[in-house]
Amino acid sequence: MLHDDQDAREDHAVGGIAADRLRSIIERVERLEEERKALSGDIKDIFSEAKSAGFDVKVIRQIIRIRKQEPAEVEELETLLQIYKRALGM
Amino acid sequence: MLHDDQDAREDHAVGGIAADRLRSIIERVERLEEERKALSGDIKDIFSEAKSAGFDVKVIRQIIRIRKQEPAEVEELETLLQIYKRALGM
Amino acid sequence: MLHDDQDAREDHAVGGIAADRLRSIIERVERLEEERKALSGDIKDIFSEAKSAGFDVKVIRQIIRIRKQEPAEVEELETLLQIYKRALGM
Amino acid sequence: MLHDDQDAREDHAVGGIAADRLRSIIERVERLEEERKALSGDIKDIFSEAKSAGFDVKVIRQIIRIRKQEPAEVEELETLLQIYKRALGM
DNA sequence: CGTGCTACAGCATAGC
DNA sequence: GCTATGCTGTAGCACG
Repeated sequence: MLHDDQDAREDHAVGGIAADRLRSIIERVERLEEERKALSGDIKDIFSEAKSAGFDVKVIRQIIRIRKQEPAEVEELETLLQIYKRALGM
Repeated sequence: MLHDDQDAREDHAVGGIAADRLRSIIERVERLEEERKALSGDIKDIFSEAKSAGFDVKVIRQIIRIRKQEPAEVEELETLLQIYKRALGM
Repeated sequence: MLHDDQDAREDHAVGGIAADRLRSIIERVERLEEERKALSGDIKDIFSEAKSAGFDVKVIRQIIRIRKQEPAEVEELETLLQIYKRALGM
Repeated sequence: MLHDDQDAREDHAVGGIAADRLRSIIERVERLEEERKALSGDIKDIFSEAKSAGFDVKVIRQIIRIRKQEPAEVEELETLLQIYKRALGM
């Protein structure tokens, strides 16, 4: 029967190759997310250690943030330079 | 001299052990954040692959979310949702 | 000189009409963004009120989301979710 | 009966007062979200106008972003000053 | 039309 | 327990 054949093909697509593919995708993502979570845990541990050593965690976070932003700021300045050049028709 | 010793100790605290400790903390965190960012990139790549293979990424995300939750929790939210819907005549 | 004329015209463009136009654009956008931010604050306040009244904010958000979507769309995503779940034997 | 009374009160809570409260919350949020969306539309219109006038929208966005960040940067510098004072035991 | 990017909102967590 | 903050996910927008 056509209808059954369609179902069979669809089921196959779902239960066979594509399902394997889907499962693979999901499991790989879940694995990577676990690793990512583990790294977050490691980071958290370091901050705990820092706190125990008497550092101000909030301030350390800010330093890290600033260190990250600096390259961006360089780029921003560069862009602003371009803006002004453009405004001057250079 | 005591004063010099104090200065030495203070300088030491800033330029030596504590400063080194601080630097170590910051660099380790930065390193871990980089790794974490790399993992996020990997995850993104898998979703791109999934999309190319014809899967609906949003739905896959939803499945991963569900798999992460406790079944009881899912049930509870669902129940509450039904209650609210009823209250609104939906 | 042609070059001076160009400079003159360009300077005018920067210091005169175009610059004013640019300033106007920026200030109008900033004003609208402020208003938008204020509305976000109002929304947040309502959710705080809801929480205080014993409602589950997350569920309320979900209801609002559902009400925004086309019923057909909801159905479609749900169907796809079921297909994927079946494929995974969930 | 106490049990019935409880049920009555609970039912009332769902179908009566609380339901009204819930509906009110939802409708107010939806209204505010609409207004917010309208503002986003207005902003978009201004950018369209800017583009038509020959401005580079991306650059304008960046200028707005920078104008927003500047106060934050002042605060960051202040915080850094505190950090260094702290590092020096002042 | 699709794809990548930016920016915004929601969620979770950690600190007070 | 609530508030504040940072991270993640989603959605809208610009570009090819």
